[in-house]
Amino acid sequence: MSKIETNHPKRRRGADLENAVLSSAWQLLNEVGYHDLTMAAIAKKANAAKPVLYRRWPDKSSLAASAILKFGPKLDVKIPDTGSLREDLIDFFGQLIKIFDIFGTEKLNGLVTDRLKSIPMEKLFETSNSDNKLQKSVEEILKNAEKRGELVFKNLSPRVLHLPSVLFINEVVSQESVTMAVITDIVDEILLPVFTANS
Amino acid sequence: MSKIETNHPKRRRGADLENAVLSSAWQLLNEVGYHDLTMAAIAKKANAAKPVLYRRWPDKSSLAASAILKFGPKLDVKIPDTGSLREDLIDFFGQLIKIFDIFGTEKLNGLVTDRLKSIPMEKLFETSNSDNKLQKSVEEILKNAEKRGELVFKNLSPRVLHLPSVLFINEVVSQESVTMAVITDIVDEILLPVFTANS
DNA sequence: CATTTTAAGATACCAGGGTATACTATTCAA
DNA sequence: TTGAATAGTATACCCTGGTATCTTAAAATG
Repeated sequence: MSKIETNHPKRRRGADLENAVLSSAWQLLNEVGYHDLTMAAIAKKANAAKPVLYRRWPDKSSLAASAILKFGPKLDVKIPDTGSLREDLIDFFGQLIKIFDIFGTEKLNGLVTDRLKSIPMEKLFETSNSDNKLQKSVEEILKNAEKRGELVFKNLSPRVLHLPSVLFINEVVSQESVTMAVITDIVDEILLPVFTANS
Repeated sequence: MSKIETNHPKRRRGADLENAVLSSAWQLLNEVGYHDLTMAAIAKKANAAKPVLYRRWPDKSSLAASAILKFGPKLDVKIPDTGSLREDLIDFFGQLIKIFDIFGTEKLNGLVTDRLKSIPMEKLFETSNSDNKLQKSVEEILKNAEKRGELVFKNLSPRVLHLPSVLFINEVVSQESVTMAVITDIVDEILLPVFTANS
């Protein structure tokens, strides 16, 4: 009996190994949460060595983020088009809540703040390959609103375009649970006034 | 000669010791910045033992914050009253910049994010004894604006009142330097539209 | 004063993030 | 086929935040 299965290489490499690590990280994240997630445990569970992790990810928070990106609920790329800016925004951010609800926010405690050490808030939703999906979605929603005459897109500065991400992250970091009520408040009290200020 | 003067007590206690620690922390903060500030170094410089630090402050970021509160530039309690909400806001937040400019923001890298692990954003400016001065100031500025008919104060929700702090913190966390240009942009593009949305 | 209580001192320790090193299995180019 | 380059494995190590323990000075109590 030899290498029947083709792949029982003594050493996994590249994508193989990477997947094993991410998978282990994802499982542990679900079991113990970000705070109690340790690099050593991930390595052990993946039958890999710690340096392997650090060769691929600069730090624990990046690794965790990658795992969530890979195994977590996918952002519904469907951009709502309800015919009203308000409804579109509420609908869209309502979808975002899910990512945090799947675990319960305690399991993610510390992740966001750790991420903020290396990257600015607006970039939190960027993946390495793809661009900031959240940002793009918001822009599309706003352009749809422009077609209906609700605002003038080119009047919106980058800072204003980032505002939704910033406010959303803020809620998450503030350790409160982000409910639909919170979302509608943010939209009504802040986002709509800002977006339509130059309509 | 009684010991009331406590000239060379072998052991400092209470406020004495606390001041020594805070002073050491402040000096080290200026020398090496928050990231390279270590509890051991603070203790050593203050000729104190590490447990002394942890008996008074729950963690490194709290100790650093206390030191800054004690020795850093005082927030000018003077609330501007220029006759225009816009100018008042710009003036006030312009004052805040100073705290971060004294060091250069790199020296404070990590402090804010560490603080966010234990307290929500809006509370970052609260001290243990006094209430949130920043918050109070913003409210006063807004009430002055109400007198001039620029807005209706009671229409502003807590979330909206916290917005200035949130945006300011966000800029700091984003590792960009917060300039006056940034401040005026924030005021013009975001704060004014939001505050006056219900005028 | 004498005794009790409080808190500082000294120090050892633990856990976890992150790095360095020496060695070896794979891949790939020649 | 062989040899160099690449990237795993194993493991020891460093650093620092934070804790535990034991001793002892000082303050408070009476």
